[in-house]
Amino acid sequence: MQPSLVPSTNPDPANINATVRDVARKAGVSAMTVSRVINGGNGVRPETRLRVQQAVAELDFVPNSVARGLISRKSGTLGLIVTDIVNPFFATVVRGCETVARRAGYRLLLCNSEGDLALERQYVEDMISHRVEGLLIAPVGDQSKVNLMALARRNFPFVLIDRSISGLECDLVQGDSVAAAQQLMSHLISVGHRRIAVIIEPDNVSTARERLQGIKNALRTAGLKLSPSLIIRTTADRAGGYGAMQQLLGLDALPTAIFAVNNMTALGAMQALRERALTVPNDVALVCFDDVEHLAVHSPFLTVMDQPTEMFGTLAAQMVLDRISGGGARPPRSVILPAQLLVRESCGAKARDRHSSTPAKTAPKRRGVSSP
Amino acid sequence: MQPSLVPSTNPDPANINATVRDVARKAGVSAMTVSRVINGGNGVRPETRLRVQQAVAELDFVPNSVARGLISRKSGTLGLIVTDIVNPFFATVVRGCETVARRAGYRLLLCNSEGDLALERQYVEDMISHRVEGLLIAPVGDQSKVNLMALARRNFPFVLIDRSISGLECDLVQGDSVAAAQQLMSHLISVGHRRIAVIIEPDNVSTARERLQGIKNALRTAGLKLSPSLIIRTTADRAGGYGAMQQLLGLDALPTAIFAVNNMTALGAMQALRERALTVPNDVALVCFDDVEHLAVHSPFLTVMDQPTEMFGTLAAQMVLDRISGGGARPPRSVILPAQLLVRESCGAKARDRHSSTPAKTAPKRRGVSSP
DNA sequence: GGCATTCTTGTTACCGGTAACATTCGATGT
DNA sequence: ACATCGAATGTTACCGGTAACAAGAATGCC
Repeated sequence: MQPSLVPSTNPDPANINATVRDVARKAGVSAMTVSRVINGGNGVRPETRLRVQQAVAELDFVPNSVARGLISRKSGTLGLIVTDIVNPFFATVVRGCETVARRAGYRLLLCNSEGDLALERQYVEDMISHRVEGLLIAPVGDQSKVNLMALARRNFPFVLIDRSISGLECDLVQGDSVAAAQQLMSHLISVGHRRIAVIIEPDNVSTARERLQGIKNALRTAGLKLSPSLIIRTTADRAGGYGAMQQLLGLDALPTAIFAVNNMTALGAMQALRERALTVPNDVALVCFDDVEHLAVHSPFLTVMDQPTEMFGTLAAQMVLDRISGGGARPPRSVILPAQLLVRESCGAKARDRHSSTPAKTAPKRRGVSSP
Repeated sequence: MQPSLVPSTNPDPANINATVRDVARKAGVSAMTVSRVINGGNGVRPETRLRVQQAVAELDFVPNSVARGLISRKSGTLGLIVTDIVNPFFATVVRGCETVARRAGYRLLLCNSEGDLALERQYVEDMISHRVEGLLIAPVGDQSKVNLMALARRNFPFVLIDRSISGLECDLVQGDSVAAAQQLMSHLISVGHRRIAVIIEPDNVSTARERLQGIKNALRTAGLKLSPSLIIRTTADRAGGYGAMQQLLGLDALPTAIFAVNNMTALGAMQALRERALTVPNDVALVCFDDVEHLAVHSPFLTVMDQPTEMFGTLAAQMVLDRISGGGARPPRSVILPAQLLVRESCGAKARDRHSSTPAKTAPKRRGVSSP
């Protein structure tokens, strides 16, 4: 590269971001006046303002919001940690958070913890270090408590999404897992199933605990009991569902129905069944939590408990914004969202599908919101 | 609240983040020494280091990386703008970006432009203002050019994902749309289709232009021509596919096959067909770009051109990191990724499904990478 | 005209780190 | 005994904005 003959502190002006002082020099005013202009220009003579604006335009000046944040002690950023962005459930939660955050003038820092505790911890620390103003977390499980204690200790605004954490009182948006699981299980029983297997996470995940509770409630009501050999503990992803189903296929007698803890485990289970050339619901019934919207369109097939997924995100974001502006002293709030039973074909009942016929992106489903 | 009797600058110590100076005071050293300790502690007497570390622990001190960034002029952040995070294609891209960014020590700022140009512009400006070090963008279309000129002008490191922009030379990761569309269309022709409709975006979207080119190539090779009435222009989402299909259903004669520009339009089209009680592929064949992984497990059904989605994200992130470290002077690079034809049932051909039978999350598919 | 008032603009200091340089102190060499 | 050196630590200034206050100019009022 040809070095320029005149000494210059700035060999490539377009590459370097101009500062208020650069603009000030060009406009022949002080940095403070520039600051005033870019913040509305109150108390600046119109003529001066014009000169500054011209300098801003010429230098392509964009104020550094990081520097602003240092003074105001506001980063204008929220952190969001999910366990799997590719899971449509979380992708939808993310969209909900993003929408609300943006509307409130906040950016969203996204982390994908992949269900890894160490990664989660690292992300939490990084978020603190980056001074996000609030944190939205779909935690890995009860073990996440140690990761979050740092937040609780410093009174840091954060909201849990989907899963609560045993022994940690904090803001929370979750589904009504007990009631929903009970309803879904009751449905299986009502269409005649008696030998029902459950694919579910270990008990250190709150949704697993609660759904299992709901399942047991339904069984007890029907005078049935859950055989321990029919509870398969696994991770709530496709591989987990696949492995669990293989385990079930090794049993002497196949259960007549499978209750999968979420959409991904159901897909994994289905995959295992397909490989054995078994079909749902002819050979075995299959139900789960969480609708996979795209899948439902393709072929309204899986009977599911559909949760108001996007609302998990929007409400959580609103709660954390509330907490940020309202000071951290108020008691924790938790929002419990109801789920909706969508009876389709996979349960072996006659399909009474009532899916909406409009393809609207955000087809509103009528639901209530309870806030105890 | 009870005001404390002793004057204090800090009524709730746990709530306020400690600074190096707070730590310094507590440890009886200077701020600089604290800085040295938290950066490895070279040149600090072990005894002093211990005192500082103790003060750090007692105050729960976490260094402010925003302040650090102000000095180093490095925010440690990449921006990512996608048009729809809920689309599994983009969700997967996001995961790819996130993984690479994190490994390189970068955070990811996520924006969901929803295909809205004005929103996109706002996001780009916000990213500049926030001083992200690089930007990854799946642009809305050619009209995004005005939004991105600000970046190009300042030599800002950015990479386009999936779509190029007419008249803008820059780093780019995209699929080989021409060849892929040609192959997919040829397949439809080879299984006997002659009257084939195309659901596609307007020509201001590069992938639409290129795929249409591929489609025409295939038709020309077969001695066929595309009737203008069979090209439906629409947005590349489910609503678009739904509307387009309804339009096609209004034609005197239904085409024998539909070529949908992506997974979401295909789903919308399928939905419209279902409502008329038409089935795929019996009444009409349907193929598209982009596999919906979850859907493929459920029922390997749609014949698709499967793109190496996650690689779009990982490569783009690597390119932007490269650009950041390598200085902005080098010429633009573009990476063109090949797609893979997955013949399943929706095209009306006999299914020769070769989908992997392992449920591994990241089942590696063998592919090549070309970089012209 | 003299002084209060308002309007416009500038100065200084600071947000929370850290680079660059300065200082202190003990050890070493001759 | 004194210069030299190195290790440990401190001081100052700065990153890019802006709050708080100061200062100068223009206007109003009696």
